[in-house]
Amino acid sequence: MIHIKEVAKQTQITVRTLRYYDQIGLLSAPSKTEGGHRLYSEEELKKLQYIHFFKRMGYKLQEIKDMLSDPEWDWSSGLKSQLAFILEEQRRLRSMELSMRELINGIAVEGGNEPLAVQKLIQLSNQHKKGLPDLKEHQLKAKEPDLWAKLPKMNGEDPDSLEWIALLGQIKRLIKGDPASSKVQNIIRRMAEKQGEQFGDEEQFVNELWEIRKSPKQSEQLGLYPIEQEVLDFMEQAFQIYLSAADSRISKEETDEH
Amino acid sequence: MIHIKEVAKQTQITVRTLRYYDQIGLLSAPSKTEGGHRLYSEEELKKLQYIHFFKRMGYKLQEIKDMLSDPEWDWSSGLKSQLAFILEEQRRLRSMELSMRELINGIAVEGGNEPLAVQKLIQLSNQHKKGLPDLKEHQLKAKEPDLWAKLPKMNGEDPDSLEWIALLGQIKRLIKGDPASSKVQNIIRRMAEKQGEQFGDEEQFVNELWEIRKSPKQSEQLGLYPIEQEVLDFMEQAFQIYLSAADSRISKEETDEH
DNA sequence: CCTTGAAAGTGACGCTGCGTCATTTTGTAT
DNA sequence: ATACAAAATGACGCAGCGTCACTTTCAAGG
Repeated sequence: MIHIKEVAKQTQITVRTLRYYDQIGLLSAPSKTEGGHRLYSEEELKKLQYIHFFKRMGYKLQEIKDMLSDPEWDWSSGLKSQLAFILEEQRRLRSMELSMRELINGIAVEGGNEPLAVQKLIQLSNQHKKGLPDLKEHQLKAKEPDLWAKLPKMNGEDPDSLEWIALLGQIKRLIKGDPASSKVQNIIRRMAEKQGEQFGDEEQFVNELWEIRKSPKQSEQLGLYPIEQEVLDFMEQAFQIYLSAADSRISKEETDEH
Repeated sequence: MIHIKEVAKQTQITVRTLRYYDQIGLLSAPSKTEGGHRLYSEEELKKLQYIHFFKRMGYKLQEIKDMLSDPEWDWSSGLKSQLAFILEEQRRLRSMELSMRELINGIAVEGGNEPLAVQKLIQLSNQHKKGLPDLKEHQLKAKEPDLWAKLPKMNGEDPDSLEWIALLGQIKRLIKGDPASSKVQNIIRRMAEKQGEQFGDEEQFVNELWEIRKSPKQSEQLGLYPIEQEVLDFMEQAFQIYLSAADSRISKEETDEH
């Protein structure tokens, strides 16, 4: 017969908890001293291990009490349903994680305008819930699923997505300035490089995507992170400048070669 | 100005919850009718979206209240620590999942003797916690880490592990019978086949593993699922019979060829 | 203007699993 | 016998509402 503090030491369960288990009839002390001090036996230690194990598995004390007292308890279905519950919780946490990453990246894009980032995210998730039945299977998504999957994701943690996010964030900071400035042009060049690396010769796809981008409604319905119209215009402007500059470099090189 | 029920409808948040948020000062109604009925504006709807979003992210109401009221709130570290918390929770659930699978498979092996399966699992996890510093890096584990990783796992869900578990469970049911019986021999043959498929010519490894298996202490220290001595003996016996039967088949075939 | 039924209000208890006082008894060593 | 550790009981607290129970207010119809 061991007293309560010994049990606590051996099982790492607090004295308070042991008394509570006694109180709710989950694990009662088999005997007491004349003065009323609880005395436990090895039997209780084992039972306590059981209880502790199932509690760590996420069972509620009442459930554990039921399964210990009921010799007809259906282990098979009980364990499986608990496993299903655990898997469901994992999915829930996974989606929480993705939303948090999306928010963190969104704040980076918005250059520290947190409320705006939160607002856009909420807007997106509302959109997502609505189901958008007509455009859900957009031709582009259906036609090129593999390319679509390669698009940078706001909830991603891969280096590619992160750089896109960083580039976009920088553009937004420079929007008041000159689209021909070297800072802007360097960013645009980097974007063009990445686009080339990731989508290569799929120009058709990239063009269509850009068209969608320029329509806020379509972008939203397809779950693309919302970008303000002026930012898009600025980027297009800068891109035109970039292209013509590249052209003139080429013709200059051609001239040089002569 | 909208009534509380309208807000509830639009946001999917119950009236009770809205009143509670008002009570704790998280979201108070900006005005009331003469009679004291709450009236909300669009402003509150937005704020409610915020609150709802962060609650889904696992924040406590008090934390949300703090971050909404404090304009100096540190978004960056706040979001990152919450993300870390979410990741930690995912790890916790993952280990819960593995333990549950281990238990479910253990029950299959023990042929429905649930308390025994639970007991063995608890024993294993206790062992695991102790750290077992001397044998933790057993030579076999260190020498052949890739082979070690291919061993069937009690917490696995792959078909190979499941078949090993099933075979072991059947052996345990037949332990009272004759090791030379066809039922037992068929199981042993299947085990030999699988061993051949999975470990091929690594006889050295398999032999060492079997030696460890025959020592309960070593098995336990290496985290192998405990198998009773008599089961091991029975299996060895049956295996010997299987081998000699195979030998005699071969010599018979040789004889036939002459 | 009055009635009526729906909707809104307040207040209080319940749930989970203990942590944390506060106060009283019991056990044990000197 | 005394003193001090350890045990016991009892009660409140927490988080986030759900769920009565009871009262008051709102808006529409007669």
